[in-house]
Amino acid sequence: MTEKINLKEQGLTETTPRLAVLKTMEANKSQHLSAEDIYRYLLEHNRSLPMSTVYRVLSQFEQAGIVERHSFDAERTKHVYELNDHEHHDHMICVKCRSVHEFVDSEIESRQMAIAKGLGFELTDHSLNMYGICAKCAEGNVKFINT
Amino acid sequence: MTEKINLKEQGLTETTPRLAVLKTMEANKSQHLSAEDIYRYLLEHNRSLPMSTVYRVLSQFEQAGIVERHSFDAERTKHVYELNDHEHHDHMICVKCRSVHEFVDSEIESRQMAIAKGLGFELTDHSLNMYGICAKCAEGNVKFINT
DNA sequence: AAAAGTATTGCGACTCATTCTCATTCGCAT
DNA sequence: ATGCGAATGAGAATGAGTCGCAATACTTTT
Repeated sequence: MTEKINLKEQGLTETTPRLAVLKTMEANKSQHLSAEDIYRYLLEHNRSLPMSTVYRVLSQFEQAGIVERHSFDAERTKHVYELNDHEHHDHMICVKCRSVHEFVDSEIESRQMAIAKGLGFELTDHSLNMYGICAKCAEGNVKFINT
Repeated sequence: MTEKINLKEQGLTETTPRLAVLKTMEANKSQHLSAEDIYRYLLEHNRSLPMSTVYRVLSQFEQAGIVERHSFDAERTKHVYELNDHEHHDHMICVKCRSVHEFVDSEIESRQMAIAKGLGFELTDHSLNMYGICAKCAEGNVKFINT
């Protein structure tokens, strides 16, 4: 479904670092990668890039609309990136295994519009992150843990 | 409505720094303050505390459930704190003037539950931040601006 | 295909919010 | 008052992310 991304079409010349990052993201399409994840992946695949270049490429990609940046982890201050499929979605994050599930709900979307209008806002964007424990983690663990 | 907060009841001894931070938050109840806001407020009110203490007290307060920490600013990595009123609410943030409006919507809340259940998650928490342009900012400015 | 001009990279230095360390000080029970 | 664990102040340390700039790599011109 998702078409191959062509850097040139996005106004970016095809350079080695950019292709390397793009390939990394495509090879891990289902995941949300941090700059460091990408850095390490490239290191392990003999395409090592300096962190600064990883960051630079990622922000170029973000501006070009190739990737989206999120910040799920409430505690930490780390960003993760995913290929932009141009279909808005929200995220449900497992607080144990950090896995991320995406979803869309038109009812929530439309309530948001209504609420924004009611507050006199012109809605430009939103982020809805839900945190919880996924089925897999729930079953594999003790029922009650006091944090 | 909101009862006076008593540090002792929260298991915290009443020390000068803790009282200073608490008073600052109470004096700015309607706002979401960053550690620096608090630091500066105290400086201006002759109750100056080192930043490290401000941070320390804030995280003690957070653990004790006295304040809640949020991170609205998608770009930056700055946290803001508000007194915890123990009533969950979401936030609508003006991307121009950074003002924050709070709201609750039971319909959204219940959809969230349903979605989490559908994904096999046990929902523990969520954050919904909507971004937009508030009425005040919209009228005071040129209609179209290309970012 | 060499020159000239422009875009991109690598690398280290830097920023900035936040956390940590640890010697000193405080608050409270004896 | 005394003792002792808890809390603080001051500054160093951390860690994600950004910046500056000289060295490279592309492009385009000729």
